[in-house]
Amino acid sequence: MQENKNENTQEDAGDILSQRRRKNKEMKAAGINLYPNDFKVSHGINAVRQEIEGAPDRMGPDGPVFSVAGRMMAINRFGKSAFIRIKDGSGELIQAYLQSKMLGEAFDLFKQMDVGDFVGVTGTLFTTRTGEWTLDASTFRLLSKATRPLPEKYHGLKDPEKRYRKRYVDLIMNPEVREIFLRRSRMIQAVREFFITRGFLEVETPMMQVVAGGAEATPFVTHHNALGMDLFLRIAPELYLKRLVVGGFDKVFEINRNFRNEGVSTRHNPEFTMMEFYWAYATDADLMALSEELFAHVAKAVTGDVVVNYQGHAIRFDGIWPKIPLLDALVEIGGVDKKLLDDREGLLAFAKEKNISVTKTEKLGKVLTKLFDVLVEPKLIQPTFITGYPVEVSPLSRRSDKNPMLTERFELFVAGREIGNGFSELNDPEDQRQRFLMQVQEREAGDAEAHMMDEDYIEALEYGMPPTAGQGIGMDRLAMLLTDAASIREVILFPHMKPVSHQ
RNA sequence: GGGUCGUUAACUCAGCCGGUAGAGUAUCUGCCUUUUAAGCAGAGAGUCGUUGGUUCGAAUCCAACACGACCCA
Repeated sequence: MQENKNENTQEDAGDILSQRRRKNKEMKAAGINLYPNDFKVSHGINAVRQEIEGAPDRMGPDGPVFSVAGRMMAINRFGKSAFIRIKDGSGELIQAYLQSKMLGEAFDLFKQMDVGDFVGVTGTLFTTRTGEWTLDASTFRLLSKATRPLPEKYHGLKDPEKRYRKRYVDLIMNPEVREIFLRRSRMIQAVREFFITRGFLEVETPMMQVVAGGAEATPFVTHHNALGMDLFLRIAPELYLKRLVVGGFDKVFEINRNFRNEGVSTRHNPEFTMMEFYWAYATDADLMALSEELFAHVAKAVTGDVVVNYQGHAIRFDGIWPKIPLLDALVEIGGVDKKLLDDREGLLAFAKEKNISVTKTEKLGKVLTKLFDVLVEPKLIQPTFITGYPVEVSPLSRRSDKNPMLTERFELFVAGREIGNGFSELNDPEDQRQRFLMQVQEREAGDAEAHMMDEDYIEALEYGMPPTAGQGIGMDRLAMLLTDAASIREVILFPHMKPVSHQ
């Protein structure tokens, strides 16, 4: 008895995938088209819902006929009849009632269908005993056969690894995931709308660059075969966007991918989406004012409110936000002794005491910002501008006329993390050359993230760049805020995953 | 790079003082024309992440590795 069973198991390969493949083969052999494309849809399921809402009294056997198509998400079979639930691209579901006596042969076909198959149903509407609007199917068609089964309907797909690797299954099974990406799309649209309305030109600049500049980060290297040269994937579009300002486009912006060769975490993905804009005849102060408007606009467009709940914090994007000089923030929020601010040795000792890793060779400005990252940044929950960054850490920013050690630069912090960085642009080519040289020195001293010399960019500045202010905003981090996502992977459709070897 | 936790059926999870694997859903067979995680009866399904070690015997103990989650740098 038991031996027989084992033999059967071997032959049958009793797993669902094998069963389905066998069944598909049999249906094809019987002349059934598993992938027809001639079904005509009359209404999206959301449109059916609207029709019902608009005139529920008109619905019934003599009422309008609907042809809907979508994925079968559930089947309740009763022998000679069945209820099915169909979901389409609108994300909405509708129930249909299939009866053997009504459908004849089509009902026999239906008996072979599985949850996950795409189907088309035509019929009028009725309500069930429990009052649910249901299509009374006069025709039933298979539109596309699913060979693999969907995850279980109640618990769905939970395993984060599987959710990211098989995002399409995640999107089928988890409506809240779908909602995140709808919001992200609305967010990008709102940002684009905001800048285009204000006369900014949307542009695309190179992602493959000979010199990767515009940020302090390690680039990815790629190779061009025909040209026989290595190229860098861009770490920022900044230097190209400013070349466009030189070229006469006074207001430009770009929303696109940057690539940084660093670790992955809940806040870092090797490729991420950045928005940068440049605005001639404006200053850092103008940028801050525009940011306040922008964030309120986008928050409203995406969530319907200027107050956004993020990980238990009610974050207010309306109104005017605090602007705190970096040094004041270090003293008032970070608890750094005011007397230490220009005492590099004292700060190094203080950092050591606080267990903050700083290398001995780092310049005062860098030590200050490292202390800031640990002591102040996590405490900035409500939108806050930190202003007055030291020249050493701001190689592309215009010097402050009042204090040449500082720049007209700010960073924007929300929910304890950096979300934007903006400044009046350095347009003095001589000063820019000196700044690059300083960076090159640091690079030679072992800082792999320091800037490389970009002669072509300096040449562009030598043609004259109008006084300009520019800003970058991390779109993924903004999406996290607007979708209450704790990890950046939740707002990136296909976050980077290492390949699995045994599978 | 370091730490903690995880990886068992298609999915969600039990099993982990070592004795050769289990539930629910899904699947298959039979019954069922108003279900809402439908119901009833029966059945099949697993390289227990990978490799090695300890042992008479490993999903279980140990080690290394892979992948992932979270925290730290």
